[in-house]
Amino acid sequence: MTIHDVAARAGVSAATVSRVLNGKTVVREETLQQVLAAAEALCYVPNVAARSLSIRRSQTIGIVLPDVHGEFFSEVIRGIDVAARRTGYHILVSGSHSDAGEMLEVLAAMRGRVDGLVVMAPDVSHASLHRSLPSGLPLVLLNSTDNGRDAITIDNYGGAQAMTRLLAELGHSRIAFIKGPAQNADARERLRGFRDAMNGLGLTVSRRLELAGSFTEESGHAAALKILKTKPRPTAIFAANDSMAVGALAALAESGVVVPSQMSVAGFDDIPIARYVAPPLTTIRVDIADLGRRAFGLLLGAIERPAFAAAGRRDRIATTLIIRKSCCSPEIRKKGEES
Amino acid sequence: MTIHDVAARAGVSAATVSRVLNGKTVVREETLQQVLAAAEALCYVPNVAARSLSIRRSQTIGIVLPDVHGEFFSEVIRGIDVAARRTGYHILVSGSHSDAGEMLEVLAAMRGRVDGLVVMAPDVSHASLHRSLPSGLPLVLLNSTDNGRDAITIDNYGGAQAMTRLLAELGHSRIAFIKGPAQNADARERLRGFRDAMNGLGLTVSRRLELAGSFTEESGHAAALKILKTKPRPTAIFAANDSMAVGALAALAESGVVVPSQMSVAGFDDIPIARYVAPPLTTIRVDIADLGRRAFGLLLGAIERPAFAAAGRRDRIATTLIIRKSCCSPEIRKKGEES
DNA sequence: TACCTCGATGTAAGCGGTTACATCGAGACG
DNA sequence: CGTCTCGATGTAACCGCTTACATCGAGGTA
Repeated sequence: MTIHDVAARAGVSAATVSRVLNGKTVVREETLQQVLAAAEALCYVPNVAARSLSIRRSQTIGIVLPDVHGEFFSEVIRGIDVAARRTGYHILVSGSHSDAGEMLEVLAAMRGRVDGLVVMAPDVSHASLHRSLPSGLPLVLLNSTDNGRDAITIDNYGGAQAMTRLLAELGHSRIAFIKGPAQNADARERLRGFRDAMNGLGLTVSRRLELAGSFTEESGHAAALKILKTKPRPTAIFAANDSMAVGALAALAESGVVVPSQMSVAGFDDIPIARYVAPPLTTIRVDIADLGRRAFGLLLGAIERPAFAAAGRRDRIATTLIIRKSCCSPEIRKKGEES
Repeated sequence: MTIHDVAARAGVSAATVSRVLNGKTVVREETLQQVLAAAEALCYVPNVAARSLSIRRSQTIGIVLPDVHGEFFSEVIRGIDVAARRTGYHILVSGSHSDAGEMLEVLAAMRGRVDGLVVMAPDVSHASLHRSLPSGLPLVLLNSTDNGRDAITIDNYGGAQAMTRLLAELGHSRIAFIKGPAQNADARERLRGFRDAMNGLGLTVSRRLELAGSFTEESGHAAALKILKTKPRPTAIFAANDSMAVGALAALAESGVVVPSQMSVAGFDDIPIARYVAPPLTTIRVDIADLGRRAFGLLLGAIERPAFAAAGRRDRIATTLIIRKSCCSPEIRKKGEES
C-alpha cells in the first residue's frame, strides 16, 4: 500500500497524490477529489519513515529522563505530550536509566529519529553531555545548571527560601532539612535556598540537621527517624521533595509524634497526593506539566526557526507556596506537651 | 555525514560499511578495522529513518494510553521501557487523550512509525478499535475485555473477591464500595468481584452502598463523605483503586473519623504511596511494571515470529492481598464508641 | 595452464516518499 | 495565427541504507 497504488487508482502520478495529501501546492478540485477517494478506498496511510527520510524531519521529539520517581516523571511527559500533539509532533520516550553511560547511549540511538531533544540529566556531567550530543540537534535541558544551552529550570532556590521563611515566621528556629541526591541540580538549589534563607534570618544551620535523602519515600522515612533522635529535637522538618515529606510523615505517625502540633513538616513539588496525606502537606507548588509544556515550546522554536535558536535561553518556572495543615507554630506544640 | 562518507574515508564501498556495522556477513579483519576507525573518526551515526525504510522495521513500539492517573501510567511505561531497551527497541508514547476519537487518530499516526502497539483503551469500543487498527500490525491490549486479540489483563475479579472476603472475615457486613468509571473494564471487573464475593458470603449488597467514582482522589473524597451520611453507617469502605482510597482517607480524617477503629478502608493497586499514608493502606497489589514488561514480551513475540502470533493469547497478572493498618474488626469500633 | 570454487567486495536496484524542473494545453495578446 | 504566460501535472532524481547479484582474484585440481 504505497503512494503509487493510490496514484494508479486515481489515474494520476505519485507526485500529484503527494501534493494533494500535503496540500502545499494547488491541485485541480476534480483531481483532488479523485485522489482523496482513492486514498480513502485503499485505507492509505503514508509511510512515515519514507517521508522522514525525504524531508529530513521526523515530526518527533525525544525525551530522555533519568529514573525519576513516579508522579514527577509522568507529569513532565504529560505536559510535553499534550503540547506536542497539538502541533503534530510525536514523542519518543526513554526513562529509567541506571547510569549516565546508559543514558548517553540512548541519546545516540535517538539520532535521526527525532528533530529535537528534551533532556533531563541531573547526573550527567556537562562535558560528556556536550560530547555525545549530536551538535546540530535542537536541545532543551530540564533542571540543569549547565550554561550555553537552552534550558528550563524551576525556581528551586526561591521556593526553598520562601518555605524556610514561612517556617521561621511561624517561630521555628531548629529546622531540619532532608536533602536530595547530591548530584541532582534541583536538590542542590533547594539546599542552597534553605541555607541562604536561614543565614539571612540569622538562624544557625547545623550540618547535623541536614540529613541525606534520595527523593524517595523510604529515604524520607529513615531521615525522619534520625531527626527524632536529635537533641534538642528540631521543631520542623523541611524535605527537599514531597515524596520524602510523605515518608517522614509516615515515620512520625509510627513514632506517635503528632503533626503539626509536635512537629511541622514541609515538602516541595506539590505532587497530586500532597493534599491527601494526613495532615495535608504544606509545600511549594511547581507546575510540572507546565514545565514540560514550556520545554516543548522552547524546543519547537529551535526546530522551526533555527535562526532564532539562540542557545542559552533560559526559562524559569516560578514556584508558589501552598499552605495546608502540616505546619504550625511551635508554641502550640508546647501546649500539647503540657496537657 | 552518511554511510558514503565513511566508505570514502575507509576506502571501501558503502555496502561494506553497512556489512561491518551490521555484522551479519563476513568481512576481512583488516577492512573491518579500517571501517570502524573511519566511523569513529567521523562520529558516524546511522540515519534511522533510512534504515527503517530499507528494512521495513523501525525497532520502535508504540504505547497508547488513555489519560490515566499518575502513578499507574508511569509504572506501565517504565515496565515497557526497561524491557524494550533490553532488546534494542524504542518506545513512542502517547497518553492523555481526552476522547476516543482523538485516540484513534493517534493510532493512525503511529502507522509506519512502529513495529507493534501496546494499547490501553478501556473506553474505546472494540468495533471502532478493530476498524482503525492497521490490520497487519502486531498488537497487545492492556486491560481490555476484548477477545480475539493478544491481551494482558489484571486479575481484578479475583483480587476484589479476596479483599471482600478479608473484610467479611474481620467481621464487616455493611461494606461500602467506591466504583471506578463505568466504561472502564478494570473497574467493572473489580465491582463484579466485590458483588460476587458478597453474594457468595451471604451478605447483602445494597446499591446505595455502591458509590460512583472516577479513579481520582477527589471522587474518593466525595464518596467517603456520602458514605458517612448513610444510616446505618457502614463499617468498611472498599475503594476500586488506591487513589480513591487515599481521597477517602483524607475525607475521614477531616470528619474526625478514626481509621481503622471507626472505619476500615481498603484500596486496590498498591501504588507506591499506599504504604505511606496514615494509616498505611490495606490493598491489593498489582505489579504494574510487570504488566508492562509482559505486554512487551507478548508483543515482541508477535513481531519477531509472526507465525507464532496466535491472536487471542491472554496473559493474566495475579494480584496479592497486602495487609497493612487501615482495616480491622468492627468490634474495636464499638469499643471506641463506648469509651 | 585451463577451469572451478569460494570468500571478500563492489554495483545497483530498491524501500516510499518529496520536489525541482520539464511538459503540456489553454487562454491572452499583438 | 504565432507566441507568450501560466496553472496543472508528469518525470525523475534524491533522501541514506540494505542486500541480491555480479565481479574479481587467489588457491586448488586435473
